[in-house]
Amino acid sequence: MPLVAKIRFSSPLPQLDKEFDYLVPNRLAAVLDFGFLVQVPFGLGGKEKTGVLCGLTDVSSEREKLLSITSVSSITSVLSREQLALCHSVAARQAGTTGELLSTAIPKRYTRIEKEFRSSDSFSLELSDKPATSTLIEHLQTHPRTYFMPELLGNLSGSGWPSEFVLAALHEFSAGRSSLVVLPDFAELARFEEALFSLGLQGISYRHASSDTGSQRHLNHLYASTKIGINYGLRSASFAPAKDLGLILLWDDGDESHIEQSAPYWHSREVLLQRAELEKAKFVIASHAPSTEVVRLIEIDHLVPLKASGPKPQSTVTELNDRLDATSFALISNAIKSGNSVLVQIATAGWASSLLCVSCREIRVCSVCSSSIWIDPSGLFRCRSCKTNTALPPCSCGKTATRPTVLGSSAIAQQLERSFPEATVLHSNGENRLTNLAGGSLLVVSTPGAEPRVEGGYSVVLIADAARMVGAPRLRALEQSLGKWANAVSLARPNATVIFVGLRDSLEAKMLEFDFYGAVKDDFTDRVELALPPQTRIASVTSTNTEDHQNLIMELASLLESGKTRELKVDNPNTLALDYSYSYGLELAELLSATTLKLTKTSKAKKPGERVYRINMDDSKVI
DNA sequence: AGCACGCCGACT
DNA sequence: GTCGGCGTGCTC
Repeated sequence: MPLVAKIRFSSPLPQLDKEFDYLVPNRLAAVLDFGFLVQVPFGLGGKEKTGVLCGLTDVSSEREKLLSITSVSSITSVLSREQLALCHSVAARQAGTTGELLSTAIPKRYTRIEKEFRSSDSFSLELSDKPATSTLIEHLQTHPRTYFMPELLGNLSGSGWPSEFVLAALHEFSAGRSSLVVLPDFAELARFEEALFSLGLQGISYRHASSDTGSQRHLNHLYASTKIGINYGLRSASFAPAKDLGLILLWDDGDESHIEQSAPYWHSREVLLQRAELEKAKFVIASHAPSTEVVRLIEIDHLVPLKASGPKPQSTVTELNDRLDATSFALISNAIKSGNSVLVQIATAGWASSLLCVSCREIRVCSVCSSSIWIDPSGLFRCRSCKTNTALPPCSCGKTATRPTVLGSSAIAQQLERSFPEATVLHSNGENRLTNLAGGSLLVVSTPGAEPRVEGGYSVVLIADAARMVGAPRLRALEQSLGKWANAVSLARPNATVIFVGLRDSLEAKMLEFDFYGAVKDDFTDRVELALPPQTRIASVTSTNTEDHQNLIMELASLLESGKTRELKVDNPNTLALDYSYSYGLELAELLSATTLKLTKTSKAKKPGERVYRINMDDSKVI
């Protein structure tokens, strides 16, 4: 009976997104196994192509003319059955192809690395003591799917999230199972590594990060496939191999870096939720402030929350003004004078750029709806709320000249820089990011997400643009602001004061208590009433041109009338946005894939390497 | 993606 | 009568 291999290719092409059958020659039958890379003749030219072995069967194929595998090109499996199942399931959910996800799951091959791997010694870690336990570890015994809020100010006492993660992963290791830790960006990766290395766990840890050299990634991939260890990395590590995976830890799922920017636009949270199910692993999402998706998962009893207690700073809320009130000013003054550090978080242009009058420094507002005005990417004055573009009327003080509040030039930050010449002023932002500071009389002005840590923690944290961040005209402005504030607050020392500028009503009340969970839950409740994500999901299909877009609308006419989805109004004329329920997700993804595949074949605008339609099953930016 | 097949217009 | 344009479709 001939042995037949099922082969897949790492290709985004939907036409190639299936298994191809090849005969296994006798000389290779003993070597080959699931997940091996092989060379096969493919296509009319019979050229060699690299494929992955995704199944072996000795059932005689119904096809007559099977070609044979030419050669094997890996020394061990580079893809587990679980990883393949994950790629399938993510592709189905995201309206993508299994093939394009295989290229995320399988690194480039280096022959030199295979030699090194083959001759490497087996590293064994001597665990001198029984590993330490923690509240999180104990909680996981009874609640395998958990949302964890670590101590808000735990960084200084050593009970911050990095050490919580390392302890949990080490506990899993000592029970003979691997773990997988996924972090939003390199700053968090560095903090996790710091905690990992301080316990001397380098030898059992495998990093899966695009910043590493290709050969390093390949080596770690081989170790992770064959050894129990602690695997970690940024979002693409969600697909990394992990032998006998027992625990998945995800930090700050609300951070936008967890969303893959190319098709099929998956999110670490959703990939890992599926992975935890497939591999029967324990699953922890942790953050200082939950995402609304986390609140939903708790509400439907998929996650059980665990909130660590601990000291909190003082909280005050001041009036919205471009000058600080006297009390806040005095707090900052005292901190600087006594050699302590102050953090000022200011919004970036992308968060809430607006225009100030050069004379009276009032924020210029729209004459129609009184929302703030900004300069849009095409250079026009445009209202942020009603989107009308108007000639800018004179300010109430009579002057017409304006200046934009841009990165690093928040009025409050400028005022502080002038008022405290004795302070060392430092700026940190996405492009020019500070990470760790020694402390002293520092005035650190930072954009959200770029805040450096300071030795001993900040004495004052000023959330200068709180009101403006929340007011940004985006669905997720509130929850994302809360996430950014919580992360900034977590850098404070226990007796510090946090000042939120311009908050009112229930949000003011919540922030006086640092009740980030309660504030996001309120946001979620509002969205349930409005039937907006994450109560529903929103997909978008963007066409390269109007004609293809019109064809799509015609093709989907019966779907749009069926009531299974609702079409949403969006700015881009070539984008179709659809609102749908979680239970309809798989079916809709399948329908959109099939429809766009069909239309792509006859599209006139088809260019090599370019997609005529881009499907995003969870477009977080479309509204 | 490649690559070949195939069915219409311009050329020795 | 043949050469070649790239639209359509397949690759185990």
